Amino acid sequence: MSPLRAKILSVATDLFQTRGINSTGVDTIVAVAGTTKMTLYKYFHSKEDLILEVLQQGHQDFQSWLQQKFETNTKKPAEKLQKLFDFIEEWVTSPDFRGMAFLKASAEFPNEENPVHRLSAEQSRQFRQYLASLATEAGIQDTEGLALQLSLLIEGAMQAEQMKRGSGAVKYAKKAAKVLIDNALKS
Amino acid sequence: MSPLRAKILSVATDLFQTRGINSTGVDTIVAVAGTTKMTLYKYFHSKEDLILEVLQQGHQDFQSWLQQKFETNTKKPAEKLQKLFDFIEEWVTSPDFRGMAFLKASAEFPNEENPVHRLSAEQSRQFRQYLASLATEAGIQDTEGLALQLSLLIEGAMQAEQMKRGSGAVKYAKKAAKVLIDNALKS
DNA sequence: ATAAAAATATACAGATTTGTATATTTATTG
DNA sequence: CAATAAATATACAAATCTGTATATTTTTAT
Repeated sequence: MSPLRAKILSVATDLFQTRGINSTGVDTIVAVAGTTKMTLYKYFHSKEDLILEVLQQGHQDFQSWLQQKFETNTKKPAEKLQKLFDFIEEWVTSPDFRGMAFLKASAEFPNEENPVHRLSAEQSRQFRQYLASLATEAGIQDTEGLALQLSLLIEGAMQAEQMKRGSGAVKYAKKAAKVLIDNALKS
Repeated sequence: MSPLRAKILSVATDLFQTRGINSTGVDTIVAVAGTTKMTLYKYFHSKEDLILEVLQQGHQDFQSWLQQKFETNTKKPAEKLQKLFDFIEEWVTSPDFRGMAFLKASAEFPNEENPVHRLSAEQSRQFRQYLASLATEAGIQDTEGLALQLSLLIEGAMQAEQMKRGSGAVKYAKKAAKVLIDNALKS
């Protein structure tokens, strides 16, 4: 990928997070990125396309980061679900964290038909599916149910932390998750 | 309150929910409300003031509705926490539900200094405090902890339902809450 | 009915939005 | 060096945004 294209993506990601998507104009993006609108529209057909790619990139980065965390931290399948919450905490308490992109995007584009909303919903679904796969590995019976419940805790905590930095929400989400996981294992 | 003022508030509430706040212009609001900008700016000094009042009204309505539900329904304090999730489910599965206003508002105004964001955070805090008071009534030890955990479930479920209608997230949040509450009562 | 208040109609200022057209300059490559 | 591609600078169109100024009409109250 062209370094200029990557720069635009990176700047847009940052600005969308700190100022909001609809409050960030392409003029601002190119100014911060040190380029021009002509170049932006050469690499991205529209602002919506840019938004979609920012979302995809962000989700991919998150997934890759998690994947790598698990690889360099190999644990028994039964412990992976618990460990996940440690990783989430690390991710969320990073100074750069300003909320989960797909959660905020779905709020800015409430219409379910909107492409940005649809992609957000799809990413949320994928994340839930990933949780379900971890639950399966851990030998859980009702994987779908537990995965959904844990996703509520995680997304709720991310929302809480985005609303007030240093809320410590993930710490409590982790405790709740332990209770829910233990309970699900007993069944 | 002037009926025209109330109409503007009502229309703004609806449009903000369905189209998003930043994507809704005052021209659209007055057109739908059947009035003019002059009247709108007579009752509200700025769009930001209107947004703030929409948020306050919405939160008040939610709280009053909950309060009334408890008054006409509930008996033992110990059961109130559980019952709350039934009410939340009723609220969320209503055809008009399009997400929790303060959650979406904080996403559209990510800057923590922003008045809209601040009010959203304040409302989230108030709701958590209300949960804590219910937990205290129920004889819970760690009221703050349980209140935070339940708020994650509830706000997570509202987020999930806003992202995909009919997700059934509240049903699972309710089950999770039961486990967490029972666990907290044992301690 | 007459005076005062409320609401409307309309136009506009000034800024900002996305996206494009045109021409020039800079980099890259054969 | 020359030809091609990439990036820039600039201007602009057309729409939309918040907020206001002005004048007219409608409603309310005395």
